[in-house]
Amino acid sequence: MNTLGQILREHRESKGLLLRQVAAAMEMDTALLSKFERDERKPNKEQVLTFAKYYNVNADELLLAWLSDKIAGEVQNEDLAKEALKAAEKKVELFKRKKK
Amino acid sequence: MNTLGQILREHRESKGLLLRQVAAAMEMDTALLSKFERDERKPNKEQVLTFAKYYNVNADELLLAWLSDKIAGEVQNEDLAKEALKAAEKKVELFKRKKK
DNA sequence: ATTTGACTTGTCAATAATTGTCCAAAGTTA
DNA sequence: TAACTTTGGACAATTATTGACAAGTCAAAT
Repeated sequence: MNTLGQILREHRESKGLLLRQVAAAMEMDTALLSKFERDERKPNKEQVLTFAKYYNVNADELLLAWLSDKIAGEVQNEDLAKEALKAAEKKVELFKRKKK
Repeated sequence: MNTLGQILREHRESKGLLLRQVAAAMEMDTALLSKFERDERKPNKEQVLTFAKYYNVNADELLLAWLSDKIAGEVQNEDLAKEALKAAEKKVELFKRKKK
């Protein structure tokens, strides 16, 4: 269960690439990439997809990490975190049905 | 499994109060309150607590609805919604341990 | 048919939150 | 030490959210 940042860093290091190289290829600032890898900034969905292409990995792997990071970050300091997540699941489910 | 808006409306109606009465008591615009009850705008945490006091209900009931609404809204259009929520649970759990 | 009262809708400015950039500092390696 | 990689922090830019106001709908009453 890793954060998106951890995953991105693993992929980069496994290929022996430098931040500056990846950053150049993805047309972003090196410092920003560094922050992404340390989960200090969150990329947007589009950027996540670009990472997936660049590292040649399944987009869902990255998107799942990205989305769950966002959710976890949002509830992290809440006492009701766990219950709220359960309730959210039900709401998502309910809403999906309504849409049909 | 109701939204915060639905809950707020139920409480107001059960007391036979008008939007403008509640809005006045809570020092907010009637239109804004209307939006809260229809889940068009999300109140902040403080406002939720104020609602709890005003309607004399358990704050957790409202906070849970509020938080789960926020989460559900965030993942609603994502294919990976369900998986992401599960993953977020684990992440919250992991992170809690790390803090200790 | 007009008025009244309750609620809703749309728009806009203000505010807040997040993101991206730049540069300096810190850490690494040779 | 020198060259290079990575990180931190401050600030600008962008994006999202909020609240206020005016105008609108609808139903019931007159």
